[in-house]
Amino acid sequence: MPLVLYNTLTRKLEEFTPLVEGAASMYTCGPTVYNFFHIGNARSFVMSDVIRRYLEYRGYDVNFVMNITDVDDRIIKQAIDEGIDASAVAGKYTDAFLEDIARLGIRPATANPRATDNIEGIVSHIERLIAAGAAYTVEGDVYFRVSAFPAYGKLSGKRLEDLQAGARVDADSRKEQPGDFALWKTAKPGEPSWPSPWGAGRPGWHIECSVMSQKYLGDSFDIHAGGNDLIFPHHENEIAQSEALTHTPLARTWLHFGFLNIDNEKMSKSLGNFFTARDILSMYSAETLRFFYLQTHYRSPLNFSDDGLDAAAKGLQKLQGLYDQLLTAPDGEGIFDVGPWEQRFIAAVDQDMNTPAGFGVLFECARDANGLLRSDVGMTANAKAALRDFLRRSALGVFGVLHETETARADSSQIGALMDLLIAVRAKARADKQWGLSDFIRDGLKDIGLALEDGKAGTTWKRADNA
RNA sequence: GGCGACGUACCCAAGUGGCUAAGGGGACGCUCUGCAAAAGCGUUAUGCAUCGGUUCGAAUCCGAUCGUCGCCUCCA
Repeated sequence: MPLVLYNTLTRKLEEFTPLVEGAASMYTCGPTVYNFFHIGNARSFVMSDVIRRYLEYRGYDVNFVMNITDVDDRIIKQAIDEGIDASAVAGKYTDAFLEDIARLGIRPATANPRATDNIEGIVSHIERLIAAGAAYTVEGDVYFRVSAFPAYGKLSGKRLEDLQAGARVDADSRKEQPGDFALWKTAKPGEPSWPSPWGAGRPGWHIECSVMSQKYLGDSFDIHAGGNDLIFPHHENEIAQSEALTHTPLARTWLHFGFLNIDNEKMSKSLGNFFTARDILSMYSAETLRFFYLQTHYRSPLNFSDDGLDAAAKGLQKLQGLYDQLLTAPDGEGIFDVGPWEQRFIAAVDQDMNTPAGFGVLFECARDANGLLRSDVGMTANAKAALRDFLRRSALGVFGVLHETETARADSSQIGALMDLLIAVRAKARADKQWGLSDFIRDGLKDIGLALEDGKAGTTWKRADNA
């Protein structure tokens, strides 16, 4: 059973068959670094990360590129607002972006190319588009000539006539057609600029992705991902700019993520329902936020709420608790076969990255395992290790919702030995019905973040600070 | 106006033609326990917006209606 993905380009579920067997090339549109990114952006970044992780879990060697747009109108505007220059804004928020995705548990991309490091490539790409008749200059600006690319609209399903009918267009536009878009913009005084055959200026919004994806992944690659709102115009324009020269499909599979809403409305600064990922991460763990995202299918809209986050935090404790207890639970006799569970897990997630169904499998597995683990039979050392390994590769490795608590290995650390000793002392006290002493030990440990749990097969312990 | 998505229990959310409609949260009951915590078990949708249709059979396909939302303009 292969991985199946929904391709925006064909509007169908398709088997994932990479260009190169055993490898997968993937490009995700990264941030424009004009501010801290918000929890909607974070959803896209997390989803891209999980797709990348799952591809690796399924055995692909993944080349994952996420660009950083560090020159843009919004950056210039932010520079004016903050009273510093544009490059300082870009630098500040690029650093913040890298910090925040690390905090989100997003694995580093193979490359994070920046637009400003690729100006030469952009200029030469534009020159070639002009030479090919697919672009034209107007007073130092360069526009892409949409009419030169007959397939324009194939991704978004839009027709040029419709665009013209509905779009609000400058009456005195210097563009040949309303759908034409800027490849190069002349700099106004004080704006960041680079020399070009058309004068000092900066690249338009879409061109960098065409140039950088080609540079790092080639003319054609496997997966291009981004938020729903990038379908048009951004990705449509990327296709036009790239394929007008390469005449080969830019990306074979286009994935688009559903929006994150607040109170069922799109998040926006003007509505005041705007949250940065950074702010949310000060209140909830990255694991909780990731689980919250992954409980909804990536193409569906997701409504953001404190209740949802709280429920996610609570639910996660069950998986984390099992993961921890598999280390400290005493060895027993019970056999637990994780094989079928892993098969079900793969079958679920293979179906268009159905992460909610994947979690369904994981939680059912956890329920069964807990039942056995807490019974008087317990689980064998091998069974515990195999289950822990599965959870480490799935819930932790693919989804990134578990963490290795500092729970010291009971068999290899002083803390583990110390806990064993305390538990033994307490067991003695309990045997003598010295409840005051046994509770004193339990309460004291709880105060320093270590929870004792009495079970049929003995007492186990875990860090109580996981959430 | 053009294009598109969605409406499943108290909340969140899978399921897209055929076993008892996953899973998480919440609530209630129970088991275990010295107490607790954790965990497990049971109950919480004869029904999947509404009304028709296709079919031996539909939450799943088709049509209509109502409702919500997104894109077409910077936007993950």
